[in-house]
Amino acid sequence: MTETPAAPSRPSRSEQRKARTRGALVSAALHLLAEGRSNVSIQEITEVADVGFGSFYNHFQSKDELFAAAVTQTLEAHDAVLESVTAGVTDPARLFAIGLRTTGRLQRTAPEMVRVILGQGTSVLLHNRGIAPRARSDISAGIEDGRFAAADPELAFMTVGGALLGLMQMLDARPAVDAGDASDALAESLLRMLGVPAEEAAAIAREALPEV
Amino acid sequence: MTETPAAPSRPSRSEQRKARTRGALVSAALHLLAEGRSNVSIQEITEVADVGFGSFYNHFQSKDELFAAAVTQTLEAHDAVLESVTAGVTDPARLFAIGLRTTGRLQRTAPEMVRVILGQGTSVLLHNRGIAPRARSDISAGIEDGRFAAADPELAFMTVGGALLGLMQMLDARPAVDAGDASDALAESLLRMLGVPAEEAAAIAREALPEV
DNA sequence: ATTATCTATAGATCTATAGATAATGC
DNA sequence: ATTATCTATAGATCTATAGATAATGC
Repeated sequence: MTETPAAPSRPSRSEQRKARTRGALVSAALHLLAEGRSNVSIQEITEVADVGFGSFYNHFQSKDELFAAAVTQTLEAHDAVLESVTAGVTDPARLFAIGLRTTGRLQRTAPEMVRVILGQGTSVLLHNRGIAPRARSDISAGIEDGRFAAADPELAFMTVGGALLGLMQMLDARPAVDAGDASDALAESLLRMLGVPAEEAAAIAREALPEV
Repeated sequence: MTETPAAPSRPSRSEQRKARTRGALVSAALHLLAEGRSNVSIQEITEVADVGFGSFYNHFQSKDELFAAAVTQTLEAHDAVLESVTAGVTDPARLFAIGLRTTGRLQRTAPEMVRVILGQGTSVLLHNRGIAPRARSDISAGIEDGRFAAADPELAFMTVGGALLGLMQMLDARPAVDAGDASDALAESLLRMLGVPAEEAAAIAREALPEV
């Protein structure tokens, strides 16, 4: 058997250049999406990206394809944050609380990222990347082992996810609100709604959070 | 003082014709919005509306203006439904439960209307028409008179509103789910989250609903 | 020599308006 | 006579590509 050569340990200069151009396009798309400007021309995108117009077609076949890539990248970045911040945690209630409290705080530390998510509306809850699959499995696990009392895991997940989006929308609209306090308060309320005893919910929602 | 003539009891034929054309444009915009096709050309809109291209500019200056009118009309229609269905009710917990349970069921009776709302994402919660101001004032009133225990009315409203949007998104994605059961279950959960005693929440979430 | 980016442009599409046509008011 | 709609089109904008330029690989 002829082995295909192992992937080079370092990408070639050429590959780096290509990745840089692609990254500039995705980054421009993110800026524009965060401003709610999804009706923009390809020409404007390449101008914002500071990249030649024709380069667009080296990487994407259409605007929709670029925007979809930008959204997916955002959701994957969010997923990576949640993964790092819940590393080693096994209690479903804590997994849920940490994820929600961290995500709420993201509105202050990474507002552009949150605006991209908010721009997608509740349909992000159906996406197979980011917030959705993680929260869904945490809640399902909590129900299965009796930690949560909800009857329908999917209903619990979609409504709790919607509540989180509502929190982020509020924080985005109200810069003066303390994002930590609001996120912790919501975590406590939702834990109780999911059947965690009141005192325990209050305690879990105030535990120290890992750094992002 | 010269009185301006009273508004005619019946709109003239000419006014009716104008309203019909405008209505056809708004209706076309609603169909397209419900399909998520907001990037459509004015030409396609007038074709769907079955109206001459130039007529568009008799009523709207731009696509954005038409789409904004379509969204506002949808939110006002929703508001009218809620108003009729809560007529005579004064208890904030019941106002809230009836509004939420009716809105959830709307996904089955008026799916296009719900898709227009879902397409706006959580930003509908900031709109000054429809779902938002009514739910906000119901929740605030419930907190003020001690029926609800939430600390921050705005946080309670935005997260409960987000949960409702999550419910509608789930119902839209899952045609087999019983919309009544899911809506009632969510109403009960959220009433408990807002501080209504468990047994009372369960009872209120199962009371007979007025016809829409 | 190869690969990616950039510039320039043809052709398609879209917007906004002008002028013609049809309906309504009186 | 007035008002709204419809048709036709000029001009602007946008997309997709071809060919030139620049960077990288060997």
